[in-house]
Amino acid sequence: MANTSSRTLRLLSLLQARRYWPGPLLAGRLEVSPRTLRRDVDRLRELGYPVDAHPGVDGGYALAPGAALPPLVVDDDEAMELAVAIQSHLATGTGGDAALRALTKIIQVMPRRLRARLDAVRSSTTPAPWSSDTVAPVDHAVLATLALARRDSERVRFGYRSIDGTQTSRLVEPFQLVPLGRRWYLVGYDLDRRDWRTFRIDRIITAEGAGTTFASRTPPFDDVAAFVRTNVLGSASGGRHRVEVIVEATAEIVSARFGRWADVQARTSKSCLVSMEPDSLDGPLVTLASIGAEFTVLTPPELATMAADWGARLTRAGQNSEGGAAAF
Amino acid sequence: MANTSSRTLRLLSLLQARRYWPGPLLAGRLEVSPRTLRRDVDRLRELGYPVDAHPGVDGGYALAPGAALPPLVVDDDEAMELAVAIQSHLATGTGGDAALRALTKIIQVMPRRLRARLDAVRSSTTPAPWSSDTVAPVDHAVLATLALARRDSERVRFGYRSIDGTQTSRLVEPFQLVPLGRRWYLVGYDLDRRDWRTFRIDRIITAEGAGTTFASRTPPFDDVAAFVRTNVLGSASGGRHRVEVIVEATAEIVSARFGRWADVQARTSKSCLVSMEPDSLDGPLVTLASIGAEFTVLTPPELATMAADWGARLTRAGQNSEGGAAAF
DNA sequence: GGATCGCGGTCACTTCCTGACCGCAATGAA
DNA sequence: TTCATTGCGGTCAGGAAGTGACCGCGATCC
Repeated sequence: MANTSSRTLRLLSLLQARRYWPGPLLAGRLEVSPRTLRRDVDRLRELGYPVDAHPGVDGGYALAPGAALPPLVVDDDEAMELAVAIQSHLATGTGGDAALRALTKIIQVMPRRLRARLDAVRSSTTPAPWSSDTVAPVDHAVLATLALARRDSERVRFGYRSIDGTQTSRLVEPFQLVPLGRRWYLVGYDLDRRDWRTFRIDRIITAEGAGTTFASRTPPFDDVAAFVRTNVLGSASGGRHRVEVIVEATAEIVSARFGRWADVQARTSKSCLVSMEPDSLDGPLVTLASIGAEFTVLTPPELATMAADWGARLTRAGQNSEGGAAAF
Repeated sequence: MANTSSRTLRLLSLLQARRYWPGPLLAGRLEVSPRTLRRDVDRLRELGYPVDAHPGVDGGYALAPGAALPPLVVDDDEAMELAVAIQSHLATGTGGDAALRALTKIIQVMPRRLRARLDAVRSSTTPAPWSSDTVAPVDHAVLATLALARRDSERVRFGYRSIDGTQTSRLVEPFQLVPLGRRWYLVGYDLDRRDWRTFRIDRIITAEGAGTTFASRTPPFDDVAAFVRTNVLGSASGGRHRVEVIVEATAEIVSARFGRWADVQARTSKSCLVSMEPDSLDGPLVTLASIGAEFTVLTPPELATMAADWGARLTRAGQNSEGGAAAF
C-alpha cells in the first residue's frame, strides 16, 4: 500500500467519497507529507481529472467535473445498487447497448460474494405492475452471461424453449444483443444449425460460456436490427397482438399514459386513436382502465371480451364491498 | 501519460473493456516492454485486483472477480446509462442509501456536457404505468442536488410547495434523505424557522447549493426514520389511504403482484387479506383488477366506489366494442 | 516435439519520488 | 488592518522505484 499509484487511486477514491478535503487531513490520511500530497494532486490533474483547490483558512481540495470521467471508486453496496438498477433498467426495455456494457463491466469485476447477493436480490425483484405472468421478464443472469460472452468472443451454450414448448440445446457464437420493443434478442451463429439465428432472450434458459473463443464471422446482413425485425415478424410471432382502440380523451393525456408503447393519434379534439402491438393484452387494458375515460375497442375482439370480463368482476367487487361496508 | 500510475489505470480500464488480452498486444498498447507489462500486472495483483493469466498459444490476461471492487472505468455513454438507471431506480422508491451515494458520485464527476444530456433524458422519462398524475415522481435533479449538499455539509436553498399550495423559500442544512414508502423525504435544520423539519422531496422546486458549509448539528431525535414517520403521519398526510382488501386467490399469487407495497396474509387456502397504505388508490385498484380474481374491499369505501365506477366503464367498453365488432 | 506464451530472477541504468526546506499569494477571521 | 491558515511551486539531495535486456523454466495447444 506504500505504492505511488495505489496512493493516487486512494486519493481519487477519497475525493469521490466527500467533496471538500482540507489538505493536511488528506495528507494525514494518505500518510505522506503535504508536499507529496500536492504532487499527487498535480498527478491527478495531469491525468485529466481536475481538482479544485481553495486557499485560505477553510480551504481544501475538491474533485470538479472535468473533461474526462475518472474511474468510479464504488464500494460493495453501491456496486450492488448500480447493478440492480441497471438490470431493471434493461428489463423494462429502456436502455441500450451502453447500459449492457456497463452491466457487463460491473458483473465482471464483482466479487463472488456480491454476485451471490445479486442473485438473491434478483429473485425478489419487484414485479412490473402491468406485466402478466405470460410475459416473462428477461433473466438478468442470462443477459449478463450473453453480454459477457459476446464481448469476449466466447461461444455460449444454452437451452432454448421454442414457441411450441419443445426445448433444445444450442451452441451459438453470439454476434449482437438487440433490444426491440420490450424484448431483447440474441443474434448469433448457431453452430449446430450452421446458420444465423435470432433468439428471444426470455426463452433462453441457463446460458453459460462454453469456454472456447471464436473468430468473428461476417454476417449475411448489414443491419442487425432489420434482421431481427424481419425474423421476428416473419415467423410465428407468438402471442403478439395488434390493438386499436378509440379513447374519449385528448391525445396528450392518452399519450402521457402509454408513453412509447403506443402510437396515439388525435381524431377529434376530445378523442384519439391508440394503436400498438403489445405482447400481452393485460398491460394495455390496465392502462386504458386507469385513464378514466370511455373507450371503444376496434380490435382485437379478445380485448373487448377481457374488458367486459374485468368490468363484471370490478362491478361485483364494488357491490360486495359496498354491501359489506353497509353492514358495519 | 508516460507515468507509471497512469499506465496502471489504463491497464485496468483495458482489462475492464475486454476479457482476454494477449500479453504482447497489451504491451504494445501501453507502449512498454512485455517485462514491464508483467510488472504492471503484478502491481494490480498487489493492489488486490486479481488478474488471471493463461499461458499457451491462446493465452492472455483476464480480470477475475476478486476480493475488492476495482475502480470502474466507464465511458460517457455508460455513465449516462448508469445515472439514468439509478435515478429511475430511486424514483420508484426502491434502492436505499447506497444507491443515493452511487448517484452522487457519478453526478459529481460528470462533465458538464454529460449533465446537460442527463437533463435532456430526464424530461423524456417513461411514465410509471400505474402512478396517477397526482403522485409526482421525484425530480432527479433535486434529489441529486440534495444528496450532494448533504454529503458535503453544504446549505441548500429551495422553493417548497406546501400542501395548501403556498410556496415558500427555504434555507436548510440537510441532515438526511429518507425513503419512506414510495416517497423521499429530506430531514434538515431549517435556518429561517430555526427548527428541524421534514420536507417531501417531490414538493421541492429548484434546489441549489447555497455555497456555504455548516458544522453538523446534533438532532433532537435518535432515529431519523421514526422522526419522519411521526412527522408525516402526524401532520395532514395529504392523500394517504389505508386499504384493506380480501382477494380470492392464494397469498403467493397476490403477494407476487403487490411486491413490497402491501402486506399479504393468507386467510384460507384460497383467499388472503391485503393491507397497505398507498398514496393513491389507482395503483392498488389496477393491481387488484389485473390479478383476475374476485375481491372484496373492506376499506376505504372510496375504493369500492372506484371499483364500481371502473367496472361500469369497462362493461360499457366491452359492450360498445362487441357491438362494433359485430357490425363488421 | 515445437511454437507460443506467461513467470520470475538478475543486472545496470535511469527516472522518479520523497521529505525538507524556502518564499509567495489568497483567503477569512479577529 | 493584521494575522493565522492554507495552497502553490521552486530547489536539493538521497533513496527508492521503474525499466529494458537478458536468461532459463514450465504450461498449453497444435
